[in-house]
Amino acid sequence: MLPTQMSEARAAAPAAQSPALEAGRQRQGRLWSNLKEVCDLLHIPAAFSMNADELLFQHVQFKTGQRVHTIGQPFDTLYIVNSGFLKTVLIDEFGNEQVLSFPMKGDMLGVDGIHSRHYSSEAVALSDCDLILLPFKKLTALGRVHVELEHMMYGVMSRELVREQAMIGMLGALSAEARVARFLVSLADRFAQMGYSSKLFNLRMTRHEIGSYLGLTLETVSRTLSAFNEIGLITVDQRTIGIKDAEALKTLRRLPPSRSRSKSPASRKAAAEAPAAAPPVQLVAAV
Amino acid sequence: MLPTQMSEARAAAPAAQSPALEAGRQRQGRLWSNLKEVCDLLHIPAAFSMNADELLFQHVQFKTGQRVHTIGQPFDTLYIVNSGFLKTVLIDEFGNEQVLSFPMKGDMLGVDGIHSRHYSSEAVALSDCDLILLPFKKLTALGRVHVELEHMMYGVMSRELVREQAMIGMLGALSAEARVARFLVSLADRFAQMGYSSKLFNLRMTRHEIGSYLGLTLETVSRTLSAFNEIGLITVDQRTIGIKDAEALKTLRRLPPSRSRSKSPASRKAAAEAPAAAPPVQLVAAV
DNA sequence: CGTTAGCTTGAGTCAATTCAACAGCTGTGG
DNA sequence: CCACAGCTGTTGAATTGACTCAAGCTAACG
Repeated sequence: MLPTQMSEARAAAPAAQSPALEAGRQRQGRLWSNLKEVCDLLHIPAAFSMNADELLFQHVQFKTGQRVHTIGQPFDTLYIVNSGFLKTVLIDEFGNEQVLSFPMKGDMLGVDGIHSRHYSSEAVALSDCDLILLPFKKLTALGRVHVELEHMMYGVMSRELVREQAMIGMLGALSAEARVARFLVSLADRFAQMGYSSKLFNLRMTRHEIGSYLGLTLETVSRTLSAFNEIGLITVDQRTIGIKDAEALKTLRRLPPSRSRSKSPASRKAAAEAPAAAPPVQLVAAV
Repeated sequence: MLPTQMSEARAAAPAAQSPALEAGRQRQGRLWSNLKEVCDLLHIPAAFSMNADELLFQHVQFKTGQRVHTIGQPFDTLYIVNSGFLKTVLIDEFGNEQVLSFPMKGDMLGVDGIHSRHYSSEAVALSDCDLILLPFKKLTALGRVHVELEHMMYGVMSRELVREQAMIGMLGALSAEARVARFLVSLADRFAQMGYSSKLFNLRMTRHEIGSYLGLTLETVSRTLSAFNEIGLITVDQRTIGIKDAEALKTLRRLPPSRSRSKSPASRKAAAEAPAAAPPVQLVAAV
């Protein structure tokens, strides 16, 4: 169904490639993480005055294509991605998937299930994954004892909300090119954050999934990537993307969206193109 | 700047019309609500074993056009809408507004500020409003004592997240007509939930704001409403909307989105139109 | 009573989609 | 081992939904 993990072995393919997980230890033949490791993963500054290894959280592994949770399934646990790549999707009345996010290391899954006590989305592994289980009841109970944990929860949920707001803003206001450009930039940022190269990486998802995520068709995504390639903003070879001009990608926009304050009609065409002030094709030592 | 409150006096105009607030009492010349009332507003079943009036939350009033909070402003309090209508917006680098939501009675504001400790959106009153202040620190402290309160917080944040996910799905997958149709239906539902007529109501926002919210131009919104009016799905008179065929609005969709599983190419055109199985214009006793 | 903001409607345009053909790669099975 | 089936990705051509531009109308306000 999904591509094999062959691509994992390719150059510059980050994550999920090594069975040596950064966080986690063996116990009873399984991997467990303590609170400190969980907080580190979430980028939450945790000033813990507690015995770290007192409470441990279990890991679970999922293979490519496996579902972590499905829509309507009773909610009882949150997940944190320790390694690997996933997608979360909504499924409409015709069975069409709408991709909501591409969770990776440090992201939390399952928050949408808290309210109705049932997951409202589906999470699918795009590569082999290692997730940390956070039983929700246990978590809230702990939150009452460890204030930092509670703050972590609020912080993560709020962060997720802000992320989705930005997504709504993007879908509502940006052109196809701008969406694809920002998608690439945000992916690059994520990779950088995880310690991988932000200049050369492999996409974990199909054009179809990217299109669904960005509210575009796969053809438009493909064409846009090709166009960026021709302009020299990126290099494309199947799922291997090289970022050549991150600045241009970041600032790429729609032609001034309608009733903008800019009175000059002449500035339009100019603003539509990438502000390639510097020579377009500037090779960057990748990997 | 914004329309006057004249429209409030019109027929079937809900909320903000009466100074008699359902929740709240006078104390020191101001309105306050207890925890029970707050929970009721949020539709959170609160089985409280506590002295209700022990902890009170202060109300604040905002006039039409006033800002509740602005982008970048330090975060310290959440708000619950007790009455009135608002919009929350993102503002891009050119000053263009992107509407994110239209909060009304029972909705919570400010959650996006928790993560970065600064509000990431701006909330503007579209009518005179009465909001309940929830100082965040106080709230989390209380949450540790009253478990229900903590659950309320998680529940509300999760609910908000699910709502935004649905929004993303809508923006990513639906046609202009379908978006407008669902917008009307969701408004009607909200009004019904608040005890107002779901068959006849006044929009609180301009076409421009609706367009921004739905990722469309104001012209498209206007045209679509006119079209629905002609088909007999609704009646339109400026901001007064009458819902005539809620079912048709609910099921109105885009022509099967591309690679859908449906093999039959013949079914396309049919599905594009509203499934008006029943005679199209079916008058409903309104108000 | 003129001004302004909001709404409607028309005409033309264009960005993104739909439809279609083809190429590359993988896994399968004869 | 090679042919074949399926998925993925690319590219072209034609179509169209939504946008832009523009004009005019209404209601509210100073």
